[in-house]
Amino acid sequence: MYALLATGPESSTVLVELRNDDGTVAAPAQTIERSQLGSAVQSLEATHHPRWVWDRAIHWYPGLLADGIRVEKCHDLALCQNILQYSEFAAATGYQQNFTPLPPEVDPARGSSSIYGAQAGQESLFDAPPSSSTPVSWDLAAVARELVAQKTAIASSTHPARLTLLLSAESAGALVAAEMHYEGIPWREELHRRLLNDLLGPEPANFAHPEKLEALAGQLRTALNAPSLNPDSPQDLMRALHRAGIETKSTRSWELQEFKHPVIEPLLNYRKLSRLFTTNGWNWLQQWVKDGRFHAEYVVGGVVSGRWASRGGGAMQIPAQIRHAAVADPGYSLIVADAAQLEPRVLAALAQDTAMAAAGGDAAGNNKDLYAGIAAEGFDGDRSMAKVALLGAIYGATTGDSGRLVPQLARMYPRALDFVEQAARAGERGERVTSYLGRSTPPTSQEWRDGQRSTNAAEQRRAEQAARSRGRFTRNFVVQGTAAEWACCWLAELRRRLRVLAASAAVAPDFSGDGAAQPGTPQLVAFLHDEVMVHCPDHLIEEVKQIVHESSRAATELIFGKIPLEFPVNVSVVQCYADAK
DNA sequence: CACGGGCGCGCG
DNA sequence: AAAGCGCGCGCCCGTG
Repeated sequence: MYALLATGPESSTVLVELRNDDGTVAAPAQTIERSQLGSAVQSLEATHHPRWVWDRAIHWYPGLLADGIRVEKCHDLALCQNILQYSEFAAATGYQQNFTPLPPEVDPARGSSSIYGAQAGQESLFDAPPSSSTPVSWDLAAVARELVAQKTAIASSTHPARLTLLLSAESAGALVAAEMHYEGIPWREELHRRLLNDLLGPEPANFAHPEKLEALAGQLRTALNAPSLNPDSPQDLMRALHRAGIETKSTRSWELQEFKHPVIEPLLNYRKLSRLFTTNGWNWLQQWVKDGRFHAEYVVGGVVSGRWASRGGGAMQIPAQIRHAAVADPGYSLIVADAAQLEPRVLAALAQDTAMAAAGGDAAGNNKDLYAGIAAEGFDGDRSMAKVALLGAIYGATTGDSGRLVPQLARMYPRALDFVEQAARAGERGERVTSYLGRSTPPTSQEWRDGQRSTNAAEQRRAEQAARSRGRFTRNFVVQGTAAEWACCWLAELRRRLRVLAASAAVAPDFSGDGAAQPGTPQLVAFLHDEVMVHCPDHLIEEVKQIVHESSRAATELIFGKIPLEFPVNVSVVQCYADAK
């Protein structure tokens, strides 16, 4: 059963239409006042548990979540269109020549684009629910048309089952992302403030710099004999360093570390603290943490490879330094799980390299550290060497330690290395490459293709460089993209099982001090490429750990079927995110 | 003064 | 150990 949701003829109304799985109308479109949308969705969810079909989950779901309503499944037309419009699997279906592009997203949290432009998103996160500023959505006819077009494209594609799985996982991702944003990562503001105070000094007034940062800047000016030095200016800094006899080519930390000079230590210290202050300091706290939660904002499919991106708070780049402030509520724990060596394992599966798969565990399901397994086979047991070599192969390293180790790996695992090599060659020729479930690279730009046809020597050199660069991109794309698919399926399976657990009686016996029943359900609160975090009531820890492992096995089988390779996950149960792993 | 590229560095 | 993939963010600085 599908439930199509679209803006009505008047923007204060919404149309809902029920359709059977074969596309026939089950119940004619019903007009609903926006204010009544929540209860209408809830009752349909209870009676029909339909798959909600909407232009974008991000336009509808945050408002429903704010009303306390969650749905089981959806079809996000925009995310699916984004995949189908490039997928090589659907190249011969006619969809890519004929689809109607959806209007661009308007971020509901930020409201209209004019507000976004005018005040740089300040307090944007906590503005009124999106229903008040919902942008132009497709009308019901357009939603119905696009759904049919997409289903037709999938059915007539070269791999209908894979595309179906990919699009359903992507749509589930849209629900998870909205729910994670709604829930937020538990964040102890007072711990964060204490940390800032210890490292930077008291919170500065207005736009001043913290005193410890100013003190370090003073030390730098003295040590370099440069009274007007602005340490934030790379040019300024470079000149001062050269005057002091430090002949560095850049001002990157790892390069500066090589020099012996009294200015280096305070400079690196300044760098570290300056970054903390500007990126994750008091301003960040004020803007992103509310009522003990960091409301991370995720962009599903925001990366070409299908990985998620994040927006605003740097949700996917939380530095280790401030993870001390992410602490579970009393009576709860953080369950932090990450897939072990996800990309190398994905490569072994893609290339069907049984030798590499065997290095990651045996047929009996005894999983090994894949890097250690490879190291034992050919790198004298040196795990870090094996890791550098394998990542180098996936990234296309040609020089340095990594590049030197790749040939050894190629002798050991010719199938795996050949697989990424083929992807690289295809990319260099300007061809598209595709992940296992069917996400393809966008086509090359006109500019790129023109460059490849150039005749003069200097331009040809540039073109070859551009070709090699695209080769590294496509080489990595097939692995990173398939890894993102695995992670998305894992997440979708995890969500489904957590919903079942939450609905079961197991969660009932949890009462707060005042006697009111607290649902106390485990919540997915963060996702970082190959890692998830669940904020979990203590009495459900064992069940959730089990679910995390089951979901990993389910994801692997959904994508690859039965293969002699597992995707083990490491699970830590901690109070504080900084203690994970 | 707004914008965008470059840089440096955080994450995977 | 330090060059090879994908990102976001904040700052500097040149351009229009």
